[in-house]
Amino acid sequence: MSKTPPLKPIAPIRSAAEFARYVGLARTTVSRVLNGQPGLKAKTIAQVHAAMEATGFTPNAYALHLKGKRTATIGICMEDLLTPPAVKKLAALQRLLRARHYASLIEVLDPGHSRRVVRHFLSMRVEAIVFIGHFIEEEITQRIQELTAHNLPHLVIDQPNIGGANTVTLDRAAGMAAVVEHLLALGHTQFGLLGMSSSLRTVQDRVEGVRDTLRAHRLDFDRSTHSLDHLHVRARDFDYGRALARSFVAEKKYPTAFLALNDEIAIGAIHGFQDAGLGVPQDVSVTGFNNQDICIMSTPALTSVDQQIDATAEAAAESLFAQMNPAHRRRAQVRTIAPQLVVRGSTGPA
Amino acid sequence: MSKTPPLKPIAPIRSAAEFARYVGLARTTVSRVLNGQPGLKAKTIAQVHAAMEATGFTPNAYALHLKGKRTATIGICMEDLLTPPAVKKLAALQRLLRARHYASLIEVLDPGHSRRVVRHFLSMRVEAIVFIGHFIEEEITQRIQELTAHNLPHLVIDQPNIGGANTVTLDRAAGMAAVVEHLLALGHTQFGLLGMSSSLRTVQDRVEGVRDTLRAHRLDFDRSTHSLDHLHVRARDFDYGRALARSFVAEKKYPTAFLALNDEIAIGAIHGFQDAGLGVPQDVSVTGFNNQDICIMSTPALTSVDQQIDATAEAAAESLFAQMNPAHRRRAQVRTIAPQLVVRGSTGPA
DNA sequence: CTGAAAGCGCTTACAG
DNA sequence: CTGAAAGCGCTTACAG
Repeated sequence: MSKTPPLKPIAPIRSAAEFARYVGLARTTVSRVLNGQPGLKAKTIAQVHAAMEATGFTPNAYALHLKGKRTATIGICMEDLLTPPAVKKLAALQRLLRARHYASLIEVLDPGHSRRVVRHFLSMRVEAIVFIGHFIEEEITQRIQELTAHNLPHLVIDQPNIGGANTVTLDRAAGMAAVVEHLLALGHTQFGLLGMSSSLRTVQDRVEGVRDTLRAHRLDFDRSTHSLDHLHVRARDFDYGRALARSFVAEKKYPTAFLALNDEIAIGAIHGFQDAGLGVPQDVSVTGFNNQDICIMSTPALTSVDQQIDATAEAAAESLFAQMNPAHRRRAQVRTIAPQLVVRGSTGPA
Repeated sequence: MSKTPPLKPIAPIRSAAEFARYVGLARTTVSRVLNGQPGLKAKTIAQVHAAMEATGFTPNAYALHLKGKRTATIGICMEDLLTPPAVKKLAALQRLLRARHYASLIEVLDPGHSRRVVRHFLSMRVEAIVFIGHFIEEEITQRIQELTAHNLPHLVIDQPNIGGANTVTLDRAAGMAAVVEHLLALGHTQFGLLGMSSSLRTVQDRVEGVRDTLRAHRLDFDRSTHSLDHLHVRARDFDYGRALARSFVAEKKYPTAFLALNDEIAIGAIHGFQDAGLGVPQDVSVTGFNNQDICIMSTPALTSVDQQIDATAEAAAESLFAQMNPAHRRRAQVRTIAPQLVVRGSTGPA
């Protein structure tokens, strides 16, 4: 029906043989052009490139890699894609990998399915596997053992103490130490802990940071800290923080400083205290963790601990590149990132 | 040196031939077990599975797909991984794809490099390509033409009016119409527009929504709306909103209601007005767009427009599955998602 | 169940 | 520059 002949072939060219026939050259010659090999006439090269433009022919990566070309693919296993700091790490790392021409195969791991995810990565012959987030410790430990047995580079970001694993982790204890030092300097001696009663290692590390800092100042952890976490169910963090704050205010006596597990809980707590008529930081100080964008959006702005995500991603990329360099294979490396306290309006004198 | 022999072979098994030798069966038999074909003894099947567990052997996906097995991979091209609503759409879509056993190959597109990204997807023989975010219109239009020529399913999420493209887009005009209706009902007649002077289509659509709604109420757009966008450079949205609010307050007369491009600008504006001693919503009302989690964190909480991300992802997945079903191939489909106004404390009577 | 063979789409010597 | 050949790791008839 159409009277204008299509400029491009209707059926796309699917193989190098077909493509070579289209260009009018030998398969071998086309292949040499595609791979930038020397000793070819400029005219031949131009001819092939023009034909690629015209037809949109793309060599089949599956055939290429079967022939031995590297896949240049990194498998990245995420706990989820809904936790902003984790996604930021993913974004930063992916940028660095992309700059080195690595593609990223990203999968979200449903708990208990690490085996399936890793098998998929292995079948795709990825050159390394990265885990970002918190996973079941046993599960991940076993996966790492398998990867080590396969001699496949790996990296665990944000989950400390996986035996035998290469890890990059924020020094959460140091982050909490900075928070406590800051509050002690402001004259606070009684601390409310918001959402810190989890048995997760990343939470326990932080509690230890609090404990050690208090001890260094000759303060007893049990007498100086208070938690009402058991009174509420943690559903949405903001609501949890708000409810915890209200419960503290309902007590006869409550601490003057509150350390939250994360920024969302902290901002919820600020709202909870303000609802009850308390001033932040006049009556109580509140601190968060992660230093997300939301910290500047609350009133007052939230004092928080920055995760140094760029530094984390750079350490991660460096570890991966080192592991993928065959000359550099060594034993498991544990890298620690130093967090940074960012003081804002939510903390003040006791 | 080591006295305990390793339980697993030190060199991982890399090919089915090697694996078959290890199990002590013919390659053909192993292949049939792996592909769940009938007519095999239970003992043989168990033997092969045990050996897979023991060795961690994974068939090479590149060989499988060369033999004709589907790649079951979808290419997803993101504008970036730093815009929360875009990442939420990615997360929701990826969940739906994963439920259907599709893997996602995610790439971030640096402006001007769409050709490279699409070529990579094509070489990986993805079964469909999805674009999420805002891209250069000409560039994306051309890519879509190429994909259509290749008969490859595609979908553009969030970028309307790409000729010939299958799209799923939020009805941004309807979102703004709902905002304006809400404010008109509260008695507002003068509106400040915050960050809406962009020439991007997604912004223009929204301005049109405002214009049409005002017209329906016999109000003139130019006399009823005001913008000071030109006074400031848009760097960080929160700061931009705050600066815009301050500039409005500095004028002799300013509107009673402010419509922001997004939640960050809106919350910045709330801070700006409060800095100047104005009450929100007593003196001025402020609205956002996107209904992000931050909306409940500001004081007052922010009235905003919800993007209905789950509905968007479902429409997207449905479109992709329909396109990938060979029986259902049709002409380009444009799907529209209806947004929903969420009223909170930042808007009140004029 | 086995074993030899063909073939998926490529690349890479090799002889012309 | 060409053309025939081997081979990457698989699957799938096919004859035993």
